Parts: sequence; C-alpha cells; structure tokens
Amino acid sequence: MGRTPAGETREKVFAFVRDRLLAGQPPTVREVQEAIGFRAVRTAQQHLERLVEDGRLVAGRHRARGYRLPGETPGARTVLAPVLGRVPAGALDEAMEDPDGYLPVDARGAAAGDLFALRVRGESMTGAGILPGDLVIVRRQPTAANGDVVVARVGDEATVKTFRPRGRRVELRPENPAFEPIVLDAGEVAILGRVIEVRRILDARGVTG
Amino acid sequence: MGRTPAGETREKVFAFVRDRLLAGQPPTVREVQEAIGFRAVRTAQQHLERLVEDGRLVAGRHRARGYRLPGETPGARTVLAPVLGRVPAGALDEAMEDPDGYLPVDARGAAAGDLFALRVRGESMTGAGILPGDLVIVRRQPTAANGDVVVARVGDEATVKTFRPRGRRVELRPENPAFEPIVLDAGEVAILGRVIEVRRILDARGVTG
DNA sequence: CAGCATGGCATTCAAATGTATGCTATGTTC
DNA sequence: GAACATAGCATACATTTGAATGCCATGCTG
Repeated sequence: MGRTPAGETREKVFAFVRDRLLAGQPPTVREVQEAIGFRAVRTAQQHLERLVEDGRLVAGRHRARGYRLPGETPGARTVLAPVLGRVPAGALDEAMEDPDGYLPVDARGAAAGDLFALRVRGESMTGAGILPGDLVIVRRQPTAANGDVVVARVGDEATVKTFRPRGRRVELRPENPAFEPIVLDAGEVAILGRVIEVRRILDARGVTG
Repeated sequence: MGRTPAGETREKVFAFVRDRLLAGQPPTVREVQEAIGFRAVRTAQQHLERLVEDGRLVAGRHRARGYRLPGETPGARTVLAPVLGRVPAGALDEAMEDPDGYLPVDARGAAAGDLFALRVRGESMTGAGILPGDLVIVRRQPTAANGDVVVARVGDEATVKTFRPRGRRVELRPENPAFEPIVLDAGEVAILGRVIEVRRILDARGVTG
C-alpha cells in the first residue's frame, strides 16, 4: 500500500516518542501505532526497533512502556526539594514540613530528604552570580570545605556565604565588596548545608529600559 | 505477620512512586512491591488504591504503569529538557535528538518539546548574573518582548542576550559593559526562544583563596 | 531482471502487569 | 469483648502490551 518518503515517518515516530518521554509518559507500541496512524502494530514496532538500532532510543526488554531516551540515567534521580519560605530558625525538619513549594532537582546521589531550597535575600553574593530572589538548592551537611558556598545559621538568621575556615575561627565571606566578612568562633556558626545549585526563574516580561 | 506504624509504610510507597513519576519512569505495582519489600502484590496494590482514594495519586485503569500525580501536586509538571551541547546551527529539532543529557524542569504550562537547555559561553551576560558555564533553560518561541533574555541565532551562532526592539531593527544587548550591543535588521536575527530559567551547578569543592 | 533494502499490513504468542478473591493478624474504639 | 479499620500475605485471573511470524508493494542498484 502507501509508502512515505524515506525516513520521514521515522522522524514522526521519534518526535512522538521523545515528547512523550520528556513529558514523563512513556508510550506503548500501540500508542505509537495509533498516533502515527499505522494499521499494524508491527509497523510501529519496526520503526521503534530501527530507532534503537540507530541509537536514538533505548529499549527495555519485555518491559511495558519500556522505551527510553539514551543518556537519560536509568532510574534518574529527580527528587523534589522543598522551598523553605522562612529562615529555618528552629529545626530544619520542622521547616520542611510546610514548604512554599517544591523544585525538581537531579539528586545526583543525595537522599531526597537531604535537599532543600531557600530564596536568597540581599545582595551580599552578587559577585558570585547569586542575586536577590534567586533560589539556592542546599544539601544538608554539618561541615563544609574551604570555598564552599554554604547556608549557615548565625544566631537566629540563616545566611548564604562563602565558607572560609580561619584556624579556630570561621569566616563567612560575602561575594560583594560592599559587604563585610563575618568572622566568628566555630561554635557560634552552624553549617546547615552546602549550596549545590543556584536557580533564577525569569519573569515572562522583561524590564523596560 | 509484621505490622508497621500507621501510615508509615504508605508514605514510603508514595515517596517511591512520586520520585519515579518525577523521573519519568512510572512504576508497576510489582515494582512498588519489590521496592518496599512486600511479599504480596496485593499489599502494594492496596496502598496504591488508598493513595488514589486520598487523592494523592491518580490511577489509569488497566493501564500499564498507569499511576500519575494529580494535577495540583507540586512538581507534577516536571518535564525533562534536553541539554543541547553544540550551538543549534541548523534546525533545533535536529539538535534535540542528540543531547548531552536532561534537566528536570517545572514546565509551568510549556509543552515538553518546547523546552531545551544550553550551556552559556562567554561573559557577556555576567551583569545579569549569568556566568560562563551556567545552564539556561529556554522555551522555544519565535518572538520576544522588550527586555526578555533570549537565545537568538545570528548567522551560524547562537547567543544569549537581552532583547531590545529598535524600530525595524533589533538590538541584542549584552549585560556587561565590556561588550558592545549587536544591532541588526530584524531579518538577520532569528529568535530561538526565551530564557525562562538560569541554573548553576556548584562543584563539590570550593575554590581555595 | 535479480537482489536487496525500505515501508507497510494482518495476525499470533507470550510476558508483563493491573485487578480481584480470600485469608490472617494487630490495634483502636465504643 | 465486639466491631472495625489497618497491615499484610498467597494466589488466581484478565488485560495490556512487547515481540515474533509471514506476506505484499515500491524503489534502487548492479
């Protein structure tokens, strides 16, 4: 019966599967069949097989909805990190129970409960490209290495700074010449975690100027 | 036999399913069973049914891997955006077929195929807090508003700049005084999309200094 | 034209997978 | 303690779904 120019149909198949996969809804062979308009399951199946041969898709043997995009880590570790609205004055766990929202984060080995996000206030880190309103994704840990960007609690306030150990003391250094470093005894500073990622959501409308 | 405190197991089930869904890999009932350690399929099945009753999951009846997060669930709109390695000199679709990897993004209404990510090169946007090596997440669109940060193609190069319409001409403005604005006829510039998010992954070890 | 790769179709088989039936045991509540 | 909800187990059943078998048509190449 009908024939389509070489490769054209295959592109449609790939685009369909890719979009479904990116949307987190892997299709079945029959869904591909129906979407493209094949009258036989086999046809869709063959296209998928070819796409796998070409390395553009990865097949999960005998797995329902088993096709994946190559490079996509099997068991990808996207987790949701809670965005903590207020400064976590008390225990972090308490603050994490009532978040402002969640951000999808590639955990890269961190456990789900180890990550949280904070909104940055103030301009003390603009030199490091961390602006007011930015979201920092933090991995909870009680210590830090020299040069790490950390979230530290000093008194009742949480602050984002660069961590610099100074013998028995600790320097929390802003990345902005207009701000002064904070130097305290190690006991006065509690490291809440290390900043592993910075995000900035841009508004739909730009600034007039 | 064994019993677990009320609700505790169900939370584990939900966390597992949620994480898998956010990773774009919906689990089967039996995968849930195995992950939690149930000895019977039925047990996992019942937990899932309860989660659906509670409105925390949505079931696709008789559908393989059919459980979904309800629409209101924070993070439910997570999709994977391909990270394009090279400058998309040709059609974007071609570049999207061979990505360097994927980033989980809160789609906020954008279709899955409409999002992609690029790694920023150069320091032309440091004034806007976009540093070399940062990832920009781009929503594909052929037009832009004044002040939008856009990815535009000029000749064979893709560039990230602030969009400024100037009558019949277009200004692509760097956010760094060391760089000069590019002013071109509208026909010479192709808007590939608008930057909706900026991300910076921080290394495990800070810089010594 | 023979040979072969491509594109497609109809159907069948078997594994994966959602769903249902039935049973045991532990808490909680009235 | 009876009634009830929760937590779990073992197994069977039906549908979904990936994979296989076989066949036909078109175009290209030597």
